[in-house]
Amino acid sequence: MELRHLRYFVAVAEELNFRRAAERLHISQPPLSRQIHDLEDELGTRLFDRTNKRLVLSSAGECFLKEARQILSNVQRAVQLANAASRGEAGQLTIAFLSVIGGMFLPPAVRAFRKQFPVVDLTILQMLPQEQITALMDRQIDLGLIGLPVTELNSELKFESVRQVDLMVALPPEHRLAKQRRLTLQKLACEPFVMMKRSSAAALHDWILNLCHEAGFVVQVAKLADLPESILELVACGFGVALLPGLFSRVPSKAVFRPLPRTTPKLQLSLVWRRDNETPILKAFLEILRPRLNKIKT
Amino acid sequence: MELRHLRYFVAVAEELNFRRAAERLHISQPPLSRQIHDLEDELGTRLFDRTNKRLVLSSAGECFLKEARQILSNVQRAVQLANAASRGEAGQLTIAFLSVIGGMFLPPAVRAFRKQFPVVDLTILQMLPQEQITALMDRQIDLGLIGLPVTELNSELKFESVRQVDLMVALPPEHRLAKQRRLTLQKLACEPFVMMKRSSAAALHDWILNLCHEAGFVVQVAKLADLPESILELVACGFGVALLPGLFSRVPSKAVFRPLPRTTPKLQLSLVWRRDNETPILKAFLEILRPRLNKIKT
DNA sequence: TAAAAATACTCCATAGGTATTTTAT
DNA sequence: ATAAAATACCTATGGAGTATTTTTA
Repeated sequence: MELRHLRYFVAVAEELNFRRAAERLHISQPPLSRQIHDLEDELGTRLFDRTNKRLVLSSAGECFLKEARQILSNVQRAVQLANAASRGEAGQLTIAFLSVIGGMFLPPAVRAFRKQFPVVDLTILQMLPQEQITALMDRQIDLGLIGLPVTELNSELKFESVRQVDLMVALPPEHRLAKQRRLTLQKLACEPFVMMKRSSAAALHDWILNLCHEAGFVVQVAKLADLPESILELVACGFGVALLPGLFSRVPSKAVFRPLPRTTPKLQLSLVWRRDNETPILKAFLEILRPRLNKIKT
Repeated sequence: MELRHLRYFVAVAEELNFRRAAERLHISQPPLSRQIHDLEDELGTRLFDRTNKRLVLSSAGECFLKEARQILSNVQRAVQLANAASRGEAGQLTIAFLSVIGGMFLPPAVRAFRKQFPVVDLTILQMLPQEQITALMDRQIDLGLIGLPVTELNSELKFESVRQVDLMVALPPEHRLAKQRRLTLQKLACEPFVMMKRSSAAALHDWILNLCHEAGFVVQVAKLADLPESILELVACGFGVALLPGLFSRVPSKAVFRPLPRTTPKLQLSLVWRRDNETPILKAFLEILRPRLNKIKT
């Protein structure tokens, strides 16, 4: 058996007419009849029921058609894969992102990437910033996307600030400050704060403490959360206020969001990858991702 | 591209030597070289790295080898499937069984069946007797295996008693009757019973009530369970005694099992299927299952 | 009878063989 | 120098074409 037999069989099965199928295949009808017969002989089974004028697939034919289609598409895929591999574009790419932030920024890039590199085995995970860092070092992921305020010094990892994201104040719905349209950091000086645990997002934790310190007060930590989403929940329940990327105002919750003055430092949305990871796949993904990050408005 | 190219490529990739691969393929070396070159030309990629004396696969070759192997095995599978279909042996078979009972009796038959009918898409589910009956009527399953005491009258379903299973008395570990090696039904007359809910196993439920009635007493129902395993749990916790197939004594639990006299009626292990289901697949499965059911000792 | 598929035959493209050269150690 | 792969060229199988017959609605 050869792929020719499968191609011819699929054509006949789809046309249910030898002459038309032969036309489609750019051959004449008799050799097509012959090839199908040869195939049937080799299988030891009729693939078509020719008892009536109208040609129909036998049950064996139905089965074989599904398989034949699968095989032919696998052949196409194999060619694609071999080509991708020769260009160094075959393999895996594992990306981790930080909940809502990634959820907003990744989808368009991922869609574009999958279109351009269909054979890359792409995995996307949610991870907290600290998890991302260790996963990168352990080579469990290839790229991280985190809300990191400063370019951390780490010789093995490369950080790239890709865009700024406004911070907003998240307040319990009945909070007295919720009445004001605009807030400043100073107004939060005596408020209890809900923050990420330092073990989950060290850089962000420190950055917020520092931000408040520069605003002239020391943060009173009321509660520590594991996940950004838990912060929202805790704020909504009145445990305290929080500083969160404005993006989170989109997440359904009872918490109220208020903007800060334009002069307030922004959060630097950052990409992180291993310096030694120079696969064309990662490079290509970054090139697709970068221009898209700034097009998305928060 | 033809399957020939794939077959030849796999041979060369496996031998990493054109001459030996050619021998294996029963052709001479030059045409093999040519075919591989043709394949490489068609793919637009070198599959082998020939720079060193030792032939090695290129990265594209590695990728393509995996796919080629897959394709060739799919072709084999397609042939098998078509043949099976022509004999009416392709398709699905869904079997439901009653927890421990099926767990003991099905595995050898399933193994034998899968060997003989590798292309049948076999699904095995756990269901309670009543669920099995409705699933059969709804054509969600093809075969049920239940512990059914009487051949129920149902024109659409066919029941077949395949073997008898001894009932045993399950007792709480500290129960006064647990001291006796052998028990009779009469001794249970004043004991609270744990039983299956009638909605889960109607026939079994009724049969036990009847059995006790014939032994001269009316069952005091202490608790009703959804699953046979729950009965064990409830007995172990001291809610009452239960009548269970001896098989359940194998399940790890604190409950104590005591035999009944040989004269006590046995539970009839039964197969159930739709009368109108005459696929060769079901027939074949039954023929594999039947002789194996009596070989298994409980 | 008219269409569609099968059969008979013919031809040539190409898979595969033989002889030889090139390449790499 | 030698073993392995590539190249050159030849042969012949079998895929595809043309003409025709058979089949069935």
